[in-house]
Amino acid sequence: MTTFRMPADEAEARAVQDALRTRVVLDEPGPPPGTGRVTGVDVAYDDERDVVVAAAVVLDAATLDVVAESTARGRVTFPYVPGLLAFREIPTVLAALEALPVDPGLVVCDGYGRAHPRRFGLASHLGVLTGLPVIGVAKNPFTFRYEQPGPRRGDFTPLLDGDEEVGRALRTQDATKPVFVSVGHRTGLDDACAHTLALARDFRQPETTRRADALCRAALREALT
DNA sequence: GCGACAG
DNA sequence: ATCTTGTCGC
Repeated sequence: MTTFRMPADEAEARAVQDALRTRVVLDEPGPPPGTGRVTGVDVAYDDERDVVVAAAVVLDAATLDVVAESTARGRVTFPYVPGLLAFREIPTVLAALEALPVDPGLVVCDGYGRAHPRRFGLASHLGVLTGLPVIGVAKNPFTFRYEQPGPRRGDFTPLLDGDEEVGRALRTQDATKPVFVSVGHRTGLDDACAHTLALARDFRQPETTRRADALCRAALREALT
């Protein structure tokens, strides 16, 4: 486990990403989809009141039942800058993960991993700091190119940065917009997509993300009361 | 230089 | 991310 350091400015943040990206592990298959535990993490903000709340929700990968959950409250310590999202979210997310009473298993987060200008998005960063297998599932293609995948659940196309496949546009429900999956740490792209499909049985987004989103929003409301 | 731009 | 009512559709 590496300690998180808040960079003083954007240039330093990019340098941190360039330094840590060498620690990403890409040659592990990761935990088998549908087994063990899967944990969703998400963050909600109130920039005016300077409050940020993160939530972590652990599910049984086979049943999608909630096994455990936690929240953590913090302060806004970094602005949103495309490409530097991790520095805004990670401190509070780490606190929420550390508050869990059980091992998280595979972590699923909003945003990207390898699909990033420096190949080190939120999912990669979170993986390197915790050592956990992590994947990223985003709701839009950011700056990357892709062809529209087929219309059925499970259809996918490569998400491209130039001619490099950095992730996939994956259809998780028939006739709905695809989600954008990329590897974070200690997981392969095929398995990342398999996990995403298993977790998105009933909705476009993974159940992990839906649960974590609902929890951090509720916790933020409570924190503002 | 201008626009685009995960959450 | 967040600001926000009604509304179309299963």
